[in-house]
Amino acid sequence: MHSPVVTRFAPSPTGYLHIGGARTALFNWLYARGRGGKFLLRIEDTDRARSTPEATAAILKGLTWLGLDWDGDVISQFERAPRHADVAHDLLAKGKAYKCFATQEEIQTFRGTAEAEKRSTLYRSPWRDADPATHPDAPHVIRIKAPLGGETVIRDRVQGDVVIRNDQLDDMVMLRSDGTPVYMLAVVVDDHDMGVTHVIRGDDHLNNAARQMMIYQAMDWDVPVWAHIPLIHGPDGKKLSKRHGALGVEEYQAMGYPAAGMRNYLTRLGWSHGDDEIFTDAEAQAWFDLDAIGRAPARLDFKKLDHVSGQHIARMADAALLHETVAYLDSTGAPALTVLQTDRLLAAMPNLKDRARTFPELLEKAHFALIGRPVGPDDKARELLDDVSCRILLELTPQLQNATWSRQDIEAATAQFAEDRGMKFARLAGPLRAALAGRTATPSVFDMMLVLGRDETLARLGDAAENRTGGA
RNA sequence: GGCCCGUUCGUCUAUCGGUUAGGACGUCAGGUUUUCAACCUGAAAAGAGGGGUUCAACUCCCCUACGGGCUGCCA
Repeated sequence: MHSPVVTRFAPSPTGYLHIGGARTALFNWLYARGRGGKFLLRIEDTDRARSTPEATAAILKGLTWLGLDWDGDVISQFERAPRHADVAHDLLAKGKAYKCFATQEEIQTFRGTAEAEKRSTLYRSPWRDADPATHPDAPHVIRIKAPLGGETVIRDRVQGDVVIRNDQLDDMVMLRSDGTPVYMLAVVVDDHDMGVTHVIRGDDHLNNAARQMMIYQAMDWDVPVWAHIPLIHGPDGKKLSKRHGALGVEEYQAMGYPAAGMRNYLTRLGWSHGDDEIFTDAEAQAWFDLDAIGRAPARLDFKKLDHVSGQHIARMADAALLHETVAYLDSTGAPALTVLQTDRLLAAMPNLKDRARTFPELLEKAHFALIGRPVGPDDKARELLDDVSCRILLELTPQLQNATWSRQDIEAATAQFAEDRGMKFARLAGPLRAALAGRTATPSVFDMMLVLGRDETLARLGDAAENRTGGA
């Protein structure tokens, strides 16, 4: 029997939730949720100069929007500093660490000459084996005693076994001379104390794993399962940076991608399960596994994101889609919808959801359902409402008046009307669309009529005709 | 400089020694059509380079090239 899975996401609160970080969080979430485990959240706020509460709030907000719920309280790494220091002193007492009195200037000088002479820059402290009786009464750091020979094997579920010779490891600093812990110590202690069983993080930490293992081993703690995943790159294959735009998840929210689509796209980026492309959360959780994660960095592809997003919008239940669409609208600062607008939007959902890949696209096509009279056609729609067309609409109105307002009946009446005049239905569709929606890209004219109802439909047709004849 | 990781169609990927190297997005050409989208059919499109190992290599090993990471009293 395996111990229950515990994963964690541990961002530094120095800005928004980065898209790459979001994917790391997603992988941790999927792995834990798929195995009935826990997904914890820890904020690595030990860098007091760069950490801000606003950034923490932005990260939590981003995770929440993405639908990645975490278990338990959010842990602050900074608040655990005393515990980290305890571990360092514990190691000191056990003889597995030592006080180093070398000054930073000394070390810098050493590294400078080492570099100039093209020798290894790993610093070997002379204090490692110094007699405590000879220790000066001076500021010092606490360094761990790195293993002197042999090698460390990082058993990584993504990268495979990575072997690092121990002579590549130095006696790293655990506690600074001001008594504060360094990151390397803090992560290990926190992960251990939080019971983290699987560390899934960016592969920029791969080499650090060997360093961190020194602490696990010195404390005789279980080493977690490692999974170092490649970072996401921009469309050009370069590391993601500001010039790629859209770095924070809130930007994707603002662009109108549904969270479910983002999850699917991000999951599929660098991970695969056969030929499956579009899947539900339940499927993703059931299928997700560390071994299937690719080892090469994947590039962001907005075209594919659009597609995946559109597939999810098309598959969402009408009520849920309405809810998300309204939430999106709210996030743009638009005024709240009226009851009538909401009703019409919901009624139109079946006709809207497979024509849109993002919420803005959906809303654009839902324009007819959200406006009142007069519709105020845009330029392209106005062109379709010429004199001849308006006259035709005027003549069509009585035919529609008598229809039972079922799709079949409206369609039949319109077809009959067209046939009587010897015109193609396509001749009618344009003006009809323009009169009803004031736009040229909309759902089917019949579907719009059904959503609007007889009175509103006839009124809009009348408006268009009247406007034209009246103005002329 | 030292150490570590990576490299299959434009992009995301499948393949876990033997396949006409498969799928998806995108692209192109058709079809459907009431605009937009969706949908259907088809096409073009890939193993970084060089050595090995093997009857057989995308797959295993080595070298090179290119890309990335680590090498802090940053995280």
